[in-house]
Amino acid sequence: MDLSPVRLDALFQALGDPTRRALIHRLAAGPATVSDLARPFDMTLPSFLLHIRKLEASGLVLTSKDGRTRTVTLVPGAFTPVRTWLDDQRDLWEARLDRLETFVTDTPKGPRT
Amino acid sequence: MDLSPVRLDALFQALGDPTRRALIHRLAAGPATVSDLARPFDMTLPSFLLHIRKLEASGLVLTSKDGRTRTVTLVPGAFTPVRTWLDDQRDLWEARLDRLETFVTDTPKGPRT
DNA sequence: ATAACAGTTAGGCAACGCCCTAACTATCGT
DNA sequence: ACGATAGTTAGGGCGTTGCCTAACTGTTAT
Repeated sequence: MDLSPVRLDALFQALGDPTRRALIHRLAAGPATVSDLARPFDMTLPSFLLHIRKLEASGLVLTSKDGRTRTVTLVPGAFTPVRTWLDDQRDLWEARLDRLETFVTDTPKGPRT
Repeated sequence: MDLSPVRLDALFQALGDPTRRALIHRLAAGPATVSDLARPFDMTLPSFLLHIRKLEASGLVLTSKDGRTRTVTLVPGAFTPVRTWLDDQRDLWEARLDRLETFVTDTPKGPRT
């Protein structure tokens, strides 16, 4: 799993936009063409395209063109780096809580060694 | 749990920067002052401050000033909205896979009802 | 062959992001 | 009181983001 800062930057930034999150949400139901995806959004196609491009650049989505239509597909495990990072932070936090707990428990009266 | 787009935007965008992620990582070990936090980074204080402000605005972090020092504290469950959104997407995806599976399994020969 | 269609490129614009320097305020230590 | 310290404000540079319109390419349907 790629946890390089660059990759995480791209992922988090790609997900930091409501249009793109809605797109991801939609794509969970299955692949679709650019125009079909664009229909619900109040936006011109060129603008919309940029969102697709950004999702593609982040690796969340794959696109392929056959004939004159481009089909966009969600990449299944694409946000596991995000999940992994989040889990790491939580683990760190909980490790700290454990340490605090140990401190409190093992120190009946006088702290400071 | 607040899952409003605005909140998620702020969270994802706050996490879409390596400096800020490093900051979160550091803060998991416990609260610290602005200068202490800034020390490892090759950046002027005013620039650094903006990162703190952005984290604060996203709700990931709380700050309080006593005397002339400002202390920054990680907000424990602050990225659960992010987790929740991620989980929702995964659930959606798996629901779809289940549907596909059912289709394949329940359709020995002739598809199309 | 020609019109409609799906997507793309080019160019422009306002807002924002991330960095800087310089100068300032408010506290703390002596 | 005075200098050092911690943080803040003001202002600017420069690239990026997110939107637009207009014009274009390539593909399909009649």
